[in-house]
Amino acid sequence: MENEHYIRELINRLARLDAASAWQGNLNPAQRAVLSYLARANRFSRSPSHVAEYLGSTRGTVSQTFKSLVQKGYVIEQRSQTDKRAIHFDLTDKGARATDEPKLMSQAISKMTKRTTDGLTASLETLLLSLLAENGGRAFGICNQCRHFETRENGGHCTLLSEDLSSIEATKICNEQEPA
Amino acid sequence: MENEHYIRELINRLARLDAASAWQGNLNPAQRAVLSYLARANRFSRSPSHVAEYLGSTRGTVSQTFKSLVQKGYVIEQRSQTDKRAIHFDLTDKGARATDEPKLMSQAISKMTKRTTDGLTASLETLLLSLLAENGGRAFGICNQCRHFETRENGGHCTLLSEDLSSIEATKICNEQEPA
DNA sequence: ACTATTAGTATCGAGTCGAAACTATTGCAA
DNA sequence: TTGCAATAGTTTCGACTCGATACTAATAGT
Repeated sequence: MENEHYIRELINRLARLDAASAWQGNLNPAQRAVLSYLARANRFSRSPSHVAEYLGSTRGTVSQTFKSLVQKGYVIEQRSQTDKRAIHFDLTDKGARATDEPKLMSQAISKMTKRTTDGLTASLETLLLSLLAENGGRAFGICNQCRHFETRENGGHCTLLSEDLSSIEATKICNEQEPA
Repeated sequence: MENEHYIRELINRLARLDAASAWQGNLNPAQRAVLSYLARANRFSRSPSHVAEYLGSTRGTVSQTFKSLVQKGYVIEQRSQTDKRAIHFDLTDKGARATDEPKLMSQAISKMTKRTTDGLTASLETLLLSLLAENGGRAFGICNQCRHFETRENGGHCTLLSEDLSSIEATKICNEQEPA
């Protein structure tokens, strides 16, 4: 069927038009994508490797991107005590502010009916999962929708990492997430 | 509503994962996007300007991309007789072959139900139109769905450009298209 | 105690990208 | 018809992406 290619074209064109409008200020689309991931990821998932896997990129490329984000003050390095190889990056205030800048596409989406956006969300999620299954990628889903998540009084607990989680943290992306 | 950002994220992530798998062979994602547009556009719409507008890019950038596509033999230059400024590019056989190379995302899409893909197509189209309206972009729709199109015996006719169209050509993208 | 694996970085070359300057046409108006 | 503005395309610049590859340092497994 010809339709597969058409959907693919639509997605790529939409992303391209969005990227064109994402050049504002000091940032390019790739840098913005990293910032936006960082804002949504929990503290176990903010390393170069995780970003690279999430974005379908490589550690080398992402390492470069972090270098310029650090230089420009959007992000700060955080070395791990336990594993001296590991690093993760946190958003600075400037970085956090940059993640909610004007987005033409978000406006366009908000003009659609709830019915349409709900359907769109569901079918895009289906597609994403199917694509990830195809190339062995991980879902990077939300922490509290994970099979290793247990609800606690004020937040939750991860049975995989044996770590307590604040209620905010439980709503973020985790690289270890496996759908419940 | 938070959902707008989520849909935007999904589209960008999907496009990013697709781009990562589009590096195969001699081509990068941007070059592939140009090739793929060329394959779907009619003879009035294959110039650097049109490609740039379609992809949300600039003439300068697209000009660079065409330079390397020509060098690598995917595309040939075609100067216009009537307007000596104008150029358009045609796919070579090699270029045409490159447009239907294995695409992970197309496979993933073909695994979805017809019901889902139909809904997805419709909502992505709605979104695209809404986005284009927002930033004054043109639709680049299909020739025979245009208000300037008239059906003829073997093909059609464009009342805007006063040009006859083969039936194949009438199914292609036109930069002048205005929905009927 | 080795050795394999893992995390991250540096470097290379091709190419993207917006911005801006530039060339060659064509269109329009006085 | 001349004279300038608009249009089509190219070139150059600098920052950066990107995959590939080679590298360093730390940790894990045997």
